[in-house]
Amino acid sequence: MTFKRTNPLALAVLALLSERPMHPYEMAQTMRERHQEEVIKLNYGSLYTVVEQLHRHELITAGATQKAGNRPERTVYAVTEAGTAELHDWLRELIAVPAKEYRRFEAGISMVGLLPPHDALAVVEQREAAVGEQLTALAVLLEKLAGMGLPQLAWIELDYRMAMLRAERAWLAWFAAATRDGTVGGYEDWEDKHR
Amino acid sequence: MTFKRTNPLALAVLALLSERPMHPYEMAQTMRERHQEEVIKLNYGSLYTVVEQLHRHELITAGATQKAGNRPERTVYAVTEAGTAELHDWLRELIAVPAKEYRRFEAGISMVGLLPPHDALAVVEQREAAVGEQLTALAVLLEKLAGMGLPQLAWIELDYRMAMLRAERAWLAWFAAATRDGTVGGYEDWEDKHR
DNA sequence: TCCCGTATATCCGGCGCAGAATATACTGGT
DNA sequence: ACCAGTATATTCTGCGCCGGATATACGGGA
Repeated sequence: MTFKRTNPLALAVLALLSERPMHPYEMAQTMRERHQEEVIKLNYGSLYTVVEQLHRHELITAGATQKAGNRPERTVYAVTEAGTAELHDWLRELIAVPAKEYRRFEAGISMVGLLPPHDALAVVEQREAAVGEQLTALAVLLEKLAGMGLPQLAWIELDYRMAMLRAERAWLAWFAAATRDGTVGGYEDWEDKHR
Repeated sequence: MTFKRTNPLALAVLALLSERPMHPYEMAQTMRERHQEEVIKLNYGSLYTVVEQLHRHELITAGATQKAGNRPERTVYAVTEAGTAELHDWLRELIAVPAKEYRRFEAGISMVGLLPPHDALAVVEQREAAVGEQLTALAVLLEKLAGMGLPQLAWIELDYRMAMLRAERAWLAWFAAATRDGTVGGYEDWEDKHR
């Protein structure tokens, strides 16, 4: 069986190991330091499973377990050639091919007609505010990173996220306005149904 | 234990049953007809598990199993009052609170520096094209739905998705341009590393 | 020196989900 | 009348993931 590209955590592992050999716990530390867990869900349980998977498929090799100091034993892994190839190919796929992702907000908004217009407006406005806060937080972070002399390429995903959040906020603002003054298509029926 | 709002399929079930009682297979049919599976992942295995869960939590009740014609037995479910309350509350939460979602593209683009600039540009352009196609497909669909006399509120989630796709395309175009003429911050190091 | 909280490092049990397989009944063509 | 293919309905089983449990070492205060 060929390796299944399900958990992106495996991608992170390959990327980290292509810098230098590490043991799982160290990977987790490094991911935390670099704020990678912003983008890829980190979870110790999953980490060890994923490492084992990669090992089974010989995308990484396990070095001897060492005991440094007197801490628990730890296994140091290194990436293989096949592993690097997998990393690059997976990356290309992730970027080139838009994957179908089921976003929770889409599910919610698709049923917004089930809520009375007044309630709907309230929750949409709440989200608008929340998204606004995320945007200012992101702006602060970007400021800081740029100030530290990090190149744009190092935080390009935040740039992307910022663009998406801006678009979402704009859409929410439009929808809120259209709900407030009843110009959203189908408003009459909506009002009538909830009376 | 209180009901866990994990699988959005449960949301769809509650919404469908708040129209009229149904058996699981019928729910699936209806979801298909209404193109709800565009927004909420439908899968027979999950459907039956989710229905059972809702039943355990008494958010829906099971009617007697009937045999229509001579087809397999089927159990018809109906929503309870607690179920309707759950539906509305869940909906409000989904809309009001932006959930942390780990998008695959963000994971990919965050590591784009691992690919040589030339490859990176190629895959970004591929995605740009793909997103463009999704946009035209969506535009056609919206045209059709509006032509059928359906109110905007009935396909509001597509409107949202369209806005997001436009923003993504714009960002991709920017990034592709910045990569082509080397104006993305950190381009020199990027070039140097891959030689 | 004793104790407690935190850091290091891994393992494990349970559960939800997905992709089947299963079983029967219609429908249309020859 | 027969067969293949599709529609109707549900069940089953494995596997990945997650949260919490486990075990040990280190550091600092009283």
